[in-house]
Amino acid sequence: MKKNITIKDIAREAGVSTATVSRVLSNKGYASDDIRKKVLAVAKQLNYRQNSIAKSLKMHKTNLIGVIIPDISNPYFMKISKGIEDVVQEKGYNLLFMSGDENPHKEEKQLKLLLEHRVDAIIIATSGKNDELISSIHENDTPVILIDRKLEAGNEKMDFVVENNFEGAYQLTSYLIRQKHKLIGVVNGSLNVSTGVERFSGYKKAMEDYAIVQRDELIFNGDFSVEDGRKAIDYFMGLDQRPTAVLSFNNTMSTGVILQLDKLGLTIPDDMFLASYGETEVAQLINPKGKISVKQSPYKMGVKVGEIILDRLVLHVTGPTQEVFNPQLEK
Amino acid sequence: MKKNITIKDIAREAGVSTATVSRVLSNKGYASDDIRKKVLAVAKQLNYRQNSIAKSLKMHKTNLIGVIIPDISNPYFMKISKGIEDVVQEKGYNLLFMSGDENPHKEEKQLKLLLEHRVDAIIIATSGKNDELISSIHENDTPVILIDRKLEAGNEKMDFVVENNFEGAYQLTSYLIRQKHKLIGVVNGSLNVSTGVERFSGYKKAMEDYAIVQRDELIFNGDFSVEDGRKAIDYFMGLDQRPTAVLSFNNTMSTGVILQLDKLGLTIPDDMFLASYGETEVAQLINPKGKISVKQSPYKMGVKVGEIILDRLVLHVTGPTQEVFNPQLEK
DNA sequence: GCCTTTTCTGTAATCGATTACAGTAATGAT
DNA sequence: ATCATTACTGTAATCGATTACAGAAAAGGC
Repeated sequence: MKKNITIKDIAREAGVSTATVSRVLSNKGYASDDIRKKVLAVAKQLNYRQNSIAKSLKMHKTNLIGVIIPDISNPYFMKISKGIEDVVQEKGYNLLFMSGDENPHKEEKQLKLLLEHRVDAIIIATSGKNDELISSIHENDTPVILIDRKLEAGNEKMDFVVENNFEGAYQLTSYLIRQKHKLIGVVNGSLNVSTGVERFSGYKKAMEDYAIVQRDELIFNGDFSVEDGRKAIDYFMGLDQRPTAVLSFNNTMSTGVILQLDKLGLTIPDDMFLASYGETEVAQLINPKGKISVKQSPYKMGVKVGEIILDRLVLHVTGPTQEVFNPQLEK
Repeated sequence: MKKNITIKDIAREAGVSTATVSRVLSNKGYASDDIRKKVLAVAKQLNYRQNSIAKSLKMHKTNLIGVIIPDISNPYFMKISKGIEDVVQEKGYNLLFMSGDENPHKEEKQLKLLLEHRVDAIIIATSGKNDELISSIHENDTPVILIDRKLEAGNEKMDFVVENNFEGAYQLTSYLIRQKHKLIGVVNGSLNVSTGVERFSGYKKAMEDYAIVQRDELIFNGDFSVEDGRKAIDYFMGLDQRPTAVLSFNNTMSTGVILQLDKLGLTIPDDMFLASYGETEVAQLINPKGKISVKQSPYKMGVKVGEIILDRLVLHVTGPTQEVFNPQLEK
């Protein structure tokens, strides 16, 4: 049966009080050299391992940061996570992950769970519909940092690290238009989240500015999944007037688009031009002449988030820090 | 400033003792209807949120499962993780992730950290060199489940969910040989981990059985990274006698192989045949005539791991559960 | 009606750390 | 030699839950 060593055991064995043991082990307060050595020796001999739970209870600090992302297998979010982890780990923080599956209801439960676990901060790429809860958590002193996706309302007081989605989509669309594409098939992302909404707005503005007719049948509403990228292609190919270019609003849907075009025996750029918000591995295999994409910097965004967290938790910076990454077109 | 509501607050407000509040909230022991209603009402009104930390300390149970995987951005491991999460979440467990970066030293620190956090169990795809620590943790009553990679020694007592790597590699190699490939370039994985070792053994056995000369210069030792897949191709292409087929021992290296072949303007199957342990998205774009691969089932493996964990933690099953997934060749 | 069993509730100890406080010893200043 | 610091150590309270135990009231059995 498991018998965990506690500072009480060390105290007994070393012939001192638990207060002294604690002082030695945490390197706070006074302790004579003799006792210090003795305590450390006993701790090592007994193979003592501190109990973070007890420490957390007393200190009101868990050194855990909750992370809620919609899709744990999307490389974009995992690169963000890696960036966060690399930064916060240095200061002894660890990440408690939850994947929300683009499901607001699940997300709500996870937020509450993280609060019960008393995480020191929460990082979330929200799936929407939890704005009030998120705001209230932030105001009740568990810092919340929004990543990639903002709230529908109430962003003023929040920390966030996002992209300028409007601008990115605007540039992508303008590029297509300047390349003389008139029939652009849009693979739209979820309109429940800010990235989806903003990218769609950027597209619409560009179409207006260049006075191109917007046709409803050229809009396919997806949910950021590979599968929906494939479905979009099936849909577009079934139209009487097929688009000459497809504009996909996130990396995973672009992957679906590319795979499905290939499956149908269609090629880029002969049969279709691809404009993609975000990059994917499969895109590296297609003809550069047939594509344009918005380059994203998920790792850097993660690093920035990590820095904001540390500012909050270690340096006790208070004001909202809001970081917007600018898009960069790339062939 | 944050003021967390405790059962003490509820007790005061409801005019009962904390014992009663605890009984009501955790649904254990007796409580009259009147008091039950009153307590629940007050809890709701005060927006009470239980403190898992305190609960964990008292109960010696955190409901957290530590997960150590070498690469958080490898879809293979993330699919495993998803499988695990889907199963254990049902029973109220959450995952505490750490990415070991294929670094045994980092992994050792993370194992110790997980112990300090008093996780209820640990799931690990080890990067090697920590066999003793891992065994001792398991024997000291924190269940450890090995995933994908076994230990060098001492597996008898452990739980694990792995693949039959030897068999998979043997089949891949035999296939290549039967297709008349004599010069096979091997992109080897890390020999610090069991998958690397076993796959390499499977290859060697097949070569022996078919009496094919094994040439050292056709072995490129990689570390399971995309980058090393690329390097392997560069290396093979620089040889006087280029291989006619490349045998890559994991998914990420295969991705590198495919991307680099493309970059160099080489095509599959004209310039090279590809045998891959594991599947990747980019492979879906290459000519099926030029490839063969071992299909893996990471999600299913994850589900199995989750079930083993629950057996241990909920049903208190003791004996080691060892699950070996059989490989399946697929074009 | 009397005894047993069940239901209900509170007191207080406990989990494993940290730390305010108090008391004592050693050191330094003049 | 005297007083002020500084160094050291232990006692006990505390964080927020759970629960053994005990005592009291209600319900059930005959």
